Amino acid sequence: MPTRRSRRRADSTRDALLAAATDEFALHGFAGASVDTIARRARVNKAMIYYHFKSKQRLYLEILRGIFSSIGDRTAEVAASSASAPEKIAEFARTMNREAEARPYLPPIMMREIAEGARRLDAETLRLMSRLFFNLRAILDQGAREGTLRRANPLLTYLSLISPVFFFRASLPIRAAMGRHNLVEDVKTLDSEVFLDHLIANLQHALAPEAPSALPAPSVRGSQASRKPRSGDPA
Amino acid sequence: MPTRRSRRRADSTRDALLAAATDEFALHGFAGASVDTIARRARVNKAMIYYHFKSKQRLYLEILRGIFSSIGDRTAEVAASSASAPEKIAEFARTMNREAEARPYLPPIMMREIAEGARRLDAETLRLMSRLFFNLRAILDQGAREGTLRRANPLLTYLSLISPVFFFRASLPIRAAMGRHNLVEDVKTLDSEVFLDHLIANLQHALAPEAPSALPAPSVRGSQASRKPRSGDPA
DNA sequence: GTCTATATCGGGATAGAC
DNA sequence: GTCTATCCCGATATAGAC
Repeated sequence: MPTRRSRRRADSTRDALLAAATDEFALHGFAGASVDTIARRARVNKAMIYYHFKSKQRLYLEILRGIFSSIGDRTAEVAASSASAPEKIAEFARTMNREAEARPYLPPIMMREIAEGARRLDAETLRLMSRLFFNLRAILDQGAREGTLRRANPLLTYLSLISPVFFFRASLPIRAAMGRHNLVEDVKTLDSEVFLDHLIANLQHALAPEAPSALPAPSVRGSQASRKPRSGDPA
Repeated sequence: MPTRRSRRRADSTRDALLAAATDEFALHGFAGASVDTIARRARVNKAMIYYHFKSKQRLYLEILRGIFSSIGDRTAEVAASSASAPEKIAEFARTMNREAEARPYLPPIMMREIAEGARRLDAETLRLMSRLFFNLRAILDQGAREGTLRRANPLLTYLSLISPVFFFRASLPIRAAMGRHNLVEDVKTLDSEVFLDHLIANLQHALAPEAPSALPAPSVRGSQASRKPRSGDPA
């Protein structure tokens, strides 16, 4: 058992390593990040990485667990609140957006991890990630019970919610680069709030209960006859 | 100038390298892919990579250019067709989905490149990528002129369209992994067609002109099977 | 817990024969 | 155009003194 003083020292270098590693992994991905650079950024000796985390891989997993554990908690709070289901949907989206905004490293890490196809995730980390989905599904279930939300495929809804949020944020640098090359002139015209508002509006509409009369019944048409319900229905 | 025979040989190894490299880059990312492995997969000597492409980096850019040049062309065809703007929106989404489906390497590469923030893209590649956006914007402009689409932020619309498509496909492996761990039981319940139909419906609704009454009703042209009308549609 | 020094390996890349 | 052999560096990781 470490002494109080040494434990504190350890914690601080450990934390410094975690912070530096998070940034490096977000910047270059797991393979692209180097432990030398991480140690240098943390102003800590490289050997400390192996003392505290055993390997680059475990360091990475530790970071992922921390991230998704935290986001899982916040979205669980949203799901457990006393709000109505539609309001929770909006709050879920706002929470994701807030997390992504407060943690610039999150969107790129998320994008890369999805691209990686979970190849280096362990069961525990996967479980933590899946909590996000379950929290949203709980909201959808509540909405179905209350009659405040139409029954929709949870996975479809989940993807419709989180993909724009992460994509919007993660693509900021590439859009900025296009701006610098005079390709996309209006990079700045879209701010986070506008984006989020539209996203929420779209979601809430898509999930609005099938009001028999009220809706102006948007656009798309075709022969209703051939329509058979499918697993993914509405969304 | 190479002889006919040698040129053919060269092309075939060149193509083999491109194909192998594409898969490797999609699988492991730029940093994670190894030129040794690429050469082995292509059943070609490693030195050929440097003979044909000068460097790993240039090989990668060559691949990206090919991909986005092609997709840029296809979306340009959509934009230039004689259809109505709302139809073109749907066709744009279907085209993206089709490309992503026909090229499994595309979604992960796209995800990673966005995460990378364009740090290793050159101007030409960025230009090719930006064509996608311009093609969609042209459709929105047409819709505004025709009065068939509400004026919407082009970037917002673009992100709302492509992010779910790429996210949906790229996340297939990670969702499958969650399924294997008994975390998400209904991974298979959401198929590509359902997803795409809902996405299109949501887009068209979000872009429907504010005029409450008589719209030309963006009937989505049906290559019969493709269009499945849905209940309330919106979103 | 922290440091220095080092082992060990694989990476991208090149020279030069054919 | 293709192959062999090799350079050289940076990577992760460890041993062992303090």
